[in-house]
Amino acid sequence: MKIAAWNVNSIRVRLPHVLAWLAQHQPLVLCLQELKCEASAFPFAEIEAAGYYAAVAGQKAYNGVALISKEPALDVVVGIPGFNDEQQRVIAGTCAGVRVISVYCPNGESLTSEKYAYKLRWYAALHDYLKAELKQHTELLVAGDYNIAPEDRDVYDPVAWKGEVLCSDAERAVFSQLLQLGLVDSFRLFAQEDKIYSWWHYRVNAFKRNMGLRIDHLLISTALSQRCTASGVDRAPRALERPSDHAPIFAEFSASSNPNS
DNA sequence: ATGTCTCCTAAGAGGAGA
Repeated sequence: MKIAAWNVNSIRVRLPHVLAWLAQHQPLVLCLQELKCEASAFPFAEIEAAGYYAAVAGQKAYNGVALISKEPALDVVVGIPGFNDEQQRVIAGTCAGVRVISVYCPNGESLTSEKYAYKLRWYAALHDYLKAELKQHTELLVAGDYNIAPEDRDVYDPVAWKGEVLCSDAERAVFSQLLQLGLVDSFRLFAQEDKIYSWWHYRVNAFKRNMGLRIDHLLISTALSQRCTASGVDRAPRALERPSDHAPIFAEFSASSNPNS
């Protein structure tokens, strides 16, 4: 069973890519970010025709997250409970006994921006939310665009990016605090090639030159990590015509020992 | 290297966000 995440930078523009990817990879769940549309404009019919259900938290023009799943997501929760935010960045649901949360973390813009202060506040709220979720759900998966490159090896040019937004010490610290809750970066559970990234700028031929950052992550609880068998980034959709600037990331899991969980 | 893409408003380009 495969679970994946993808910042599609507009679901309406990227729908053909998403449908092709679902058909090829048949994930149990695909966590989407940056829908850039209201739920009323979400392509439910096309997703359902592909054999999938959709739980959507949308808004006009910006942000927006969804859970695309082979079985209906149960106990769907939108947003971070207790954290008032007009921006639709979080949706949670349960599939096959796994609590799955799709997250689109704030970008931050620059270290001096008000958006950066919001990013750190938002991360503090996410931290407390995930702490509570881990107490309730043995098997938890939190996947999406974190807008943080956790280590220098996740950056094509760590010298140029040192201290910049997405790579700053404060951002890396809050990401590390998520791991300290008992979450594991599924990408690092297995040997990976060097210079694997998940996002490349649209400009300057960044993808062809592999000038990228690994800012999309699929974090899993330690219990879930026990049955994680593979993980990675699928670069193929980034090479298509009219691509998202992000590539899908994924992890694979062996069958649950407790099918009723 | 102010480089690209997507959205919006509002009626043609320009701004926001990434």
